[in-house]
Amino acid sequence: MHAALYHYINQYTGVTLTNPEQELVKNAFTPKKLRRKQYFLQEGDVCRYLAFILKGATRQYSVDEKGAEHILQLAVENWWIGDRESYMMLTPTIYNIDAWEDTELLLIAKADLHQLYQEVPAILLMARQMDDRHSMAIQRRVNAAISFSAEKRYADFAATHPEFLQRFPQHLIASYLGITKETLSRIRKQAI
Amino acid sequence: MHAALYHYINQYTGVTLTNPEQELVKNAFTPKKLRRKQYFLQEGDVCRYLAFILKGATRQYSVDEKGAEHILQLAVENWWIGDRESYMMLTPTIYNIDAWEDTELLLIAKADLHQLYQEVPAILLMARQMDDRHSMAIQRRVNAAISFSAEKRYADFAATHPEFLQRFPQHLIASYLGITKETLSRIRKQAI
DNA sequence: CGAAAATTTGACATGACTCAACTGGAGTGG
DNA sequence: CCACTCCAGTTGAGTCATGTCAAATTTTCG
Repeated sequence: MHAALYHYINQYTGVTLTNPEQELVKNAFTPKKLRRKQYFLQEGDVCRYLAFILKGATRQYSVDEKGAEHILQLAVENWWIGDRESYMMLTPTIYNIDAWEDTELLLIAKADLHQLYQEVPAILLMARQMDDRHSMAIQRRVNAAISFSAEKRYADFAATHPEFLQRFPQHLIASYLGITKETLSRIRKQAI
Repeated sequence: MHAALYHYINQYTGVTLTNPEQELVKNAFTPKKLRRKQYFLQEGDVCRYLAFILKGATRQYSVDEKGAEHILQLAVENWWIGDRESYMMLTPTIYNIDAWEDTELLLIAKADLHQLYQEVPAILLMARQMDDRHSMAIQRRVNAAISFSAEKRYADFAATHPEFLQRFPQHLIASYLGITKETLSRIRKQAI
């Protein structure tokens, strides 16, 4: 069950967990399954858990006053989900996270995570790596959002996340890019 | 000289550095002054230092193929600047950072920072807080970029960073918001 | 098969951009 | 103190990219 997580930790830190460490990690994380369309987090909730995706796909989005959804994150296996702001500050989130496919997660509460930081140094390392990678990726996204045309944003996305093109329908990708599904459809037609 | 940094550390971690710790921090950071318009970092450079702003104001921007500048960050006293991706991966940066006002910085190289993490636990704590805050702020910015109109992005910016309105000219703020200076001018006219 | 979801297409509206001209300071040097 | 330049900001006209709405078509899947 937790093997994918051990593997992930090894991959991003170079550290192989000892057996007692694996045990500690195993006890800190709770497995949870989500059916397609089921919420992991809803607007107004406090995000009490971060989750590691073992299997499946999720999306994180906000809903504007007109009811339109705007996708902030698409995530698949080996990605982490949750709203950090809500998780850390214990404030109600403005986002929704739900399962796009049937999904298996490993959940960890804040207190348990901080406990783990003490007990398993590799977790702290992993957290730093995650933050670093996340921060690099999101900076690129901001740059793309303010300086690229819709067409270029799509090209950039397709180059960086080719696997997502298979996994998520176009209207979600359009929303992720900040454009309408119609515009994306026309861009793709052109590009061929 | 370094007092502002000690104060910053205390503010964000609650930790007051001991005298020996202050000494370690002082030795790790190198003061540097920039004249207005002077570069801290240029496209193609490797970003060897992160810097804490003691005094002044800077901007970080990319330049597109048409020569247009797109502002990723505006920063003033007590902000950190640098390109994390380049700093961590030692790859050439795609951004420029220059001084908008005459600026005083404290620089720290990667190796020295990691050394400090070992010697002064409060620095590690501070780094985590910084990452957390940065990650929350930038997530909001992505959300704004993909789901708000130009007008709403400006309102949001003005509400979150009122001090920047005084400090930076409108065309920089427009660029930060991903709109042209003309559009911002018209938005402001309307809003009155 | 049939229903729901996803995608495409067309006509039209509009927000934002471009380009160019103009206005109004804030220096600067004679 | 004036003339000059530089820079920021404003304004207008025309254009373009993208959005909106509605309908048609294709794909997915129970």
